[in-house]
Amino acid sequence: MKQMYPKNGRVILHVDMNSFYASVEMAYDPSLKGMPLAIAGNPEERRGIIVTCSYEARSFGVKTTMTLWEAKKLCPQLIVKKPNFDRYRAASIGMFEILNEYSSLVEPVSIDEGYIDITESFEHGAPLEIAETIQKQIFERLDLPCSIGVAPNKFLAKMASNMKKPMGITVLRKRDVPKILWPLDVEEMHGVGKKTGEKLRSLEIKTIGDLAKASEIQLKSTLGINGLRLKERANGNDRRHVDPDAAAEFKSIGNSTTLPRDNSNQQELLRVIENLAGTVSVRLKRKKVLATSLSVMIRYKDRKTITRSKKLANPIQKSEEIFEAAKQLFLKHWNGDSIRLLGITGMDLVEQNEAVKQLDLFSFEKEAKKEPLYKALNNLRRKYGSQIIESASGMPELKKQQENIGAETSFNKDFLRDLPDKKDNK
DNA sequence: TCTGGGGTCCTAGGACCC
DNA sequence: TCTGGGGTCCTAGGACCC
Repeated sequence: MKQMYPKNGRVILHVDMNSFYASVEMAYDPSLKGMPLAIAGNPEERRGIIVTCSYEARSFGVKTTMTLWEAKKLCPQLIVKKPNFDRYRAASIGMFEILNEYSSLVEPVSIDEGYIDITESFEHGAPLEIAETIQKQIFERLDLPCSIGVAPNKFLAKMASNMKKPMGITVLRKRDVPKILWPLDVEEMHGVGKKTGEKLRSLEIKTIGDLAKASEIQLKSTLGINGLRLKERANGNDRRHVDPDAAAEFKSIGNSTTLPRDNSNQQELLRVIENLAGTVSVRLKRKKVLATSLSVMIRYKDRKTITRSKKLANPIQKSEEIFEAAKQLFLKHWNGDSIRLLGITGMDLVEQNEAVKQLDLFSFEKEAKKEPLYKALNNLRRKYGSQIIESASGMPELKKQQENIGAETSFNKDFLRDLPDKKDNK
């Protein structure tokens, strides 16, 4: 079969599940098919918002992030279900298993979408045929609809998958970019949100085509390096690879909650933080990682939100440790006002096995740097150079310093050798 | 009765070292 | 002796996405 794409180019699919949570519920309970269905967090409480909804619900004007009461006003017969993440995870695994049958280069982006590089998958057919087969397989085996974009890079594949829903397949070639992409509003672009959209409009950039031709100097001064990247994408260029390991490791693990009512009672707030710490701890343990930084998020009743973080002396995982660190951060930065939402997040994660090894070195070095003796020693080095450590003539003075500050710490030679050597560098 | 909860990536400024 | 400037770490927070 003749190859459809140039040898050096890539062929990338973006597979995007259609109204995923709602579709999974319908696959699980077919009597829901054809009904206006919405998935909402905590349907009974004030914080209930629509997470996903079926196309039938959308036809009433129901949209993601709408509050439940707004949605019910638009569609009184709306069926509302709580999210059932175990179900969604199982369906997600099923979907990625299918993708893996067509290429080993599969990069999950989220629970319901992923990229697949099929450049080398010609034994399964031409790109469009592969896309059709994958869509069919997902539908037949899992009873779930998806849309697929076929393109020479990730950005174009992502834009393409978004163009026909549900159950669409869209091919977007580089040469189609001026005709297909450029007429679209600039906000339609992946990576352009509300703020960036506003900034671009202030530069008279209204469409993706305007962005593709915009002045780089202007873009850089208003959007920084991101402005240049967006212009590249608008021209259909994107060099990012499909990386199967990209999402393999979590970079942070957090838990947050909107309180049942705005609250300024310290005891109650600390109890909430204790609960959040417990959840984060369980999830860290499940992933076999420890956190070396912790951040606390506070949203006040006027929705003003602050986050405050701290690098920790030791990696932590235990519930009590997380609570203790979070409590300190919280009490230090809370201004006493009524709070709407609290969250804590463990960051800079390290593997459990690694952490045990690192613990000693990490904490020793960190603590050592705070030691008066370390500082004294470093001052001596500045004065005399590194030889002082080993030399007999240096010892009395070091001893004296040690007595002056009442330090009991004793250094071993290996550690001293690792001290920064000022003399060599200056 | 306005607006959840899970993330990632990037920037910028200050501290500190060299 | 004075001073500049690069590199890196830490913290805060903005923007975006699903």
